[in-house]
Amino acid sequence: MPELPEVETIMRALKPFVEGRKVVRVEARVERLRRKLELVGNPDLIDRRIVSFYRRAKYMLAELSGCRVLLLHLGMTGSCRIDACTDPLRPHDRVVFDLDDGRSWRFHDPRRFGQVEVHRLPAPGALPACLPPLAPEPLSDAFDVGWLRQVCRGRQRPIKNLIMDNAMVVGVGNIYASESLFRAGIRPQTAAGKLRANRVRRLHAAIREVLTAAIEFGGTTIINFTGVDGSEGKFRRHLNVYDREAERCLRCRRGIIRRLVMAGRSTFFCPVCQR
DNA sequence: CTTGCCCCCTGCACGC
DNA sequence: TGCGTGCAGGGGGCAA
Repeated sequence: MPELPEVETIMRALKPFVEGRKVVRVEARVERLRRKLELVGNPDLIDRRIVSFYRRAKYMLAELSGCRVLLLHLGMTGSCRIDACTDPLRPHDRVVFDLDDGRSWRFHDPRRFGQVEVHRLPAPGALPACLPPLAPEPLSDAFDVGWLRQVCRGRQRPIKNLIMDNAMVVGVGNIYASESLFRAGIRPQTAAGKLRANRVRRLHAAIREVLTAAIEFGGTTIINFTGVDGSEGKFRRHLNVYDREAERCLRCRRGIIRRLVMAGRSTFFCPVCQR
């Protein structure tokens, strides 16, 4: 569900509501999401000021006073909403954070693949040590063509699987992987190490362009992604190949979009203009 | 080290 | 209407 643009959209919408606030009460409505929830009565969370709220890869991080951090991952079906503490909960609201201004931040996640955890930080402004190895942010200067060339070099795996690997490229999930490769004119099955420098350059540009455009439109709505106020992302109609199996290619007007399964995930491409 | 496979969980669309 | 099947935006653990 949420790839980088969706997480960025949700993070930006939440930020003004949570920065500077304290969580005065937390309620876990299920025992576990992807992992066991250890939030209720946790002194690392309650009554600490949220000093900053930001995104890293597909994680949202609320840094708390005293070198603590609240880490959230939306998994496949996670979303957040700001209500009043007195508003009724909805089905699948899994975690409730009541804030010190009477608002209530609710983590909603039907499939429970999400993550909500509190950790200590080695230093103010640092990232928690529990995060897996993560590539540079794809919209930062650190994610340059040289990085992408280096992670492709010598690797046999299909380029689509590689750009969905968070140690190689972060933020690109199943939708934007297909979209980026379409934009770059590259077949998803191509071995990463076989891409010539020029095609790596095109892919690098395509990833940034696709993610940037999707952020501008507030993310993609496929099934149940909604922003913090319940509105829907507007990027879906801008998708060129994802979920368009058997349709005519919008670019070349000759190919018929094909679907195949790679690493267990649906993959879409135009057999004419992706080589 | 690298890579693919399977699983975690719930809801929905589809075909019979 | 009711049921079975397959599929869904992520990622971690494990085995080859």
